[in-house]
Amino acid sequence: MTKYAKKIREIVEISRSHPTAEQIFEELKKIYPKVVLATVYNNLNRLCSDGQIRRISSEGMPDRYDKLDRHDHLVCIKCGKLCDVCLPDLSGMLKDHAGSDILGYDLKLMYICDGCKKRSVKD
Amino acid sequence: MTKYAKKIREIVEISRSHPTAEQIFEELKKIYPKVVLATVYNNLNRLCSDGQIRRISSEGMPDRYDKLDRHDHLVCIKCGKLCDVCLPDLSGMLKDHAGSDILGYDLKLMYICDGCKKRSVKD
DNA sequence: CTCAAAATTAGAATAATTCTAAAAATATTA
DNA sequence: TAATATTTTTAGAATTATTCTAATTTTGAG
Repeated sequence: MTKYAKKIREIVEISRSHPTAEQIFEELKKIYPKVVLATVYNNLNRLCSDGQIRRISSEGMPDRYDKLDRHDHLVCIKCGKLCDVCLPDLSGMLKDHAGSDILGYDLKLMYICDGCKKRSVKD
Repeated sequence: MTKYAKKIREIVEISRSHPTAEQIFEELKKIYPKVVLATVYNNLNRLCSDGQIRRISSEGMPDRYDKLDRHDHLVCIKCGKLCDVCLPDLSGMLKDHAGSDILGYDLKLMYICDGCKKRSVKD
């Protein structure tokens, strides 16, 4: 693991905010001011395919990166805001229904976040 | 509903393959050869925000569009191939755990498709 | 029919990400 | 240690998906 890879992983691990490549880049620049965005993408891809971090995609916005520990996500259908939520592990149940070769799953719960609720009252 | 909107919706409804905007565009051109891609995007956006169709995003590939009827997806982690799978409705359970203001959910099961399984043996 | 509103068009613009080729860093081996 | 091979980084161009803009066309109401 190179210093960049290590630090990028650390940023993803520590962050509670599902950072985008761009945000990780900004963070990384604080420590290595000379790093370029392509390096961040390279390392994120490598970390993802090594299974060291997880990529989350949501419609219309850049991919986000997340730590591995099992948890699910709440997604605001208005603004796309993403929060963690921890639900019981469904793997067993899913394997029973869909076959034992299921490797994992990705569950997003849709809701409207407080900010957007307030905003829609005003409109 | 304009003729374009109607036909685009129909294409999405009929297709079993979760088409991308591009693929829908190709299909639509067979009937209306003069239509442009922007029209497809416009209509897809409108249909999505009217809740007439559903958008599915997966990492690193263009968004796909799908009919509304409740079902979940199998995603191949190697090639991104998407299939339908119908699992029991989890809404009740999810509301119990995460709160009654959950509006819906999006569940993807990860697996390795047959094509990719074969291919990885060869490598 | 007339006017306003909505939809479509062409093409430029933007945003996210990947690619390319060269340079730098790191590891391996003689 | 020197020489070589491998991996990583860099800069910037290229690509892809999507949106935006402004002009034009179509539709719908009165």
